[in-house]
Amino acid sequence: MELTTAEENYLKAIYHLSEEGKKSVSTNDIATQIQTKPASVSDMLRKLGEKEVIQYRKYYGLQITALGMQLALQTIRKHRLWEVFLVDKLHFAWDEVHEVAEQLEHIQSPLLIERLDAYLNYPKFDPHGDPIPDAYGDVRTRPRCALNEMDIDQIGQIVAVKDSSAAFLRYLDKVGAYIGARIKVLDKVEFDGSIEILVDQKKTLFMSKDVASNILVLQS
Amino acid sequence: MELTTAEENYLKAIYHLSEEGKKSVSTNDIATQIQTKPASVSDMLRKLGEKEVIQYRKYYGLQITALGMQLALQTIRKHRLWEVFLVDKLHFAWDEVHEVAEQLEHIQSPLLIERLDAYLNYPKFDPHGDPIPDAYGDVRTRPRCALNEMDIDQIGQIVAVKDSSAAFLRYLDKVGAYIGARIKVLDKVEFDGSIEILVDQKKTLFMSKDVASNILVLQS
DNA sequence: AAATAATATTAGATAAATCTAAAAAATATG
DNA sequence: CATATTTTTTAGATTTATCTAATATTATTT
Repeated sequence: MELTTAEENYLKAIYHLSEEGKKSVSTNDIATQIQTKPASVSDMLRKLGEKEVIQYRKYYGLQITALGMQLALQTIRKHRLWEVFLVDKLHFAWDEVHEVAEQLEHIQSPLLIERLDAYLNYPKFDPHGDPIPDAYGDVRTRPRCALNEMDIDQIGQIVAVKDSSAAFLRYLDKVGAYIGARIKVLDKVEFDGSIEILVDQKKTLFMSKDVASNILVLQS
Repeated sequence: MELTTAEENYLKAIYHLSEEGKKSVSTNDIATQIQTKPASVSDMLRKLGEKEVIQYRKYYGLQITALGMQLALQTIRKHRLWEVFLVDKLHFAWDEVHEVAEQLEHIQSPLLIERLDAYLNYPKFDPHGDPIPDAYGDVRTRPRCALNEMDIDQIGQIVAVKDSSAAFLRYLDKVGAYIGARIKVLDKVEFDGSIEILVDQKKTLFMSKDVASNILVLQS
């Protein structure tokens, strides 16, 4: 089964929106995510339904199929492996990789991905801390919670970000937070939910609840 | 100026066919090279003419413009840099790289190519010995001649192949010829033009004129 | 040079992916 | 519950790249 680049992008968007725990994925949501019009989405949903990567009944809703899931995970795998390559080998900043990886993920060559995976030493997480599915689509997730949900004096390690917009990533870079940083909660302000943390046992950081809720931590 | 993937492929084909020293590039030649129909080529030539990357008068012929040349060289640069990456870093065999590089060359990101170039240590030649244009489109060629044109007892180094079909590259691999191999002409058979050479001062090789004419040598 | 062959172009169709505007269905509101 | 609003889909157009079949142009050959 072969998908076009556009189909792959739609399927990936559907997968991501499905994962967000929403009851069902709406045409409008997809349109927003992919930056297109609802009319185009309707059309594509019909096509994806025919290709049996989603189950689709018009006006009703959609559900991704096992086949669709597998294909989406392969695309995500490629995207994240390329992100690792760009950051680890070509020294891209983690907020510069998305657009390029968005293109690279559509390169068709199983051998290339196999070799790339080996070359990068079979990474399990991308630079944003998101898990990289293996060749069979299996994902190794880490149990994690939002930074603002941690208690005072708790210790952990930043493992991912929810919002990976360039602006947010640049902000994190600027204040010295990064994936892998060891942190400790020093104080929490009840009033506005803001938080004070210690990074790598040396740097103190204040952040709003808004920022903290977008940082995911592996507790220890 | 932005070119689509298809336009880039046509332009690259035109560039390559122009370089082959032919008086002019025919619609049929392009169709053969790109594996498409002459009707499609005519259509595309009109478009490329409008974009001023070629000068085109129908039924008459075409000529690549300075702008077209520059764009073609950038695509070739990307293609060859990716080939170096695939062979040097991902350990692809030199006959496995073409198809993948054909896809990778269309990734749009000047930063990516700049970084890739640095990562590969600014290579001047690709795995087939073809020169890699620099960021300005300048090409550093090596003076070279076909192996069958060398005289007995002459010494040199294999620097490129004319025919880079998978079949030919596999054959070369099999007999132990490779880009960079030092060779010496031991004997030439006048009757059929076949040739006997010494590879790396240890291995004797017989090859037909057909094969030898597809191997390019830097004389020394 | 006239007939034939080869080459190149146009005309008209098709497929993919998109759009706007209009219609249909589902949901929300008074 | 009837109406208004939102959401979704369809209809019809557009762009890109391709094809086949037909036509036009150029080249070759008696």
